Amino acid sequence: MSMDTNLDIDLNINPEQNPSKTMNVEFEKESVGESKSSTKDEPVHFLIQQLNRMKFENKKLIELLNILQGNYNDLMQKYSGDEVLLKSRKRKVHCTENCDNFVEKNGITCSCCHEGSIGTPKESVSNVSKVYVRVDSSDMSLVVKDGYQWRKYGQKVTRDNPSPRAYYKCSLAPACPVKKKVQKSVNDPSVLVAIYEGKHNHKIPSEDEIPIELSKGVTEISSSSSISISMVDQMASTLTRNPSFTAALAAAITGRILDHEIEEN
DNA sequence: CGTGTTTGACCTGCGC
DNA sequence: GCGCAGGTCAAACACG
Repeated sequence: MSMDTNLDIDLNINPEQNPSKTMNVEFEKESVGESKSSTKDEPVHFLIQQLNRMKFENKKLIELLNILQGNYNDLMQKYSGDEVLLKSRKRKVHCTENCDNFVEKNGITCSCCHEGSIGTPKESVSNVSKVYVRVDSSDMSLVVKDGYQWRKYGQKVTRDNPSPRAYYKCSLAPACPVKKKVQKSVNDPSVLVAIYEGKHNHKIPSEDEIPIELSKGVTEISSSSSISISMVDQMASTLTRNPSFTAALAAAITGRILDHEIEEN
């Protein structure tokens, strides 16, 4: 996976008016054009400063993504051994665990999960993902803080792993079908393996509730499949498709512009 | 008293 | 069909 992907995000949320484009034109004009007056230059300089700052942050983000990518590759190598535990001779497991067809991309999972051909035929699994979380190895609690509220409904010691597996249901919404299984990695007791099944039918809890460990240290892995699009593209795409993010950014930018116009008038 | 956890019993699917 | 093992249920229990 190449990391030379441009992280410049098209934040245009209104294609008809396309304010970002007009802003760029103005930037180019101002940056190469003649200075009009010192007072009028101030907002321009301010905006250029802002632009440089954003470029700097952009660069930092790319560096961060490179680090994350490295960690991701390390984890993929390190925990590929965990697949052994999933090849039980008993119940077939969902494609997350042993199906080569499994690709989780934008919420799309392999068809064998949707068909209900395996597993419980009563409910179809709409989405399955696997998450590794590094915790204190002395921590015996099988808790993955992911911002959602979970109710434990069972615990079982499995054959291939001395660590018990805990079963949770999402209790944030009464009818939410999402379940998760949490078990320590057989190779590394300091790593919890959480398998999420299903899709939340309620809104995601506020970001404040999402702990640091998930926001910075978790790698989500769709096992045994190569990820065909880069993480950078995914993240950029996620951000640009997030209405609240683009709206907040647009509000901030337009707010700045309006402030300067008012100052000039 | 309400809510969440624990844990043994039970159910279900798969391999032999 | 049987046995094994994963998954779920529900009564008992703990805690605030």
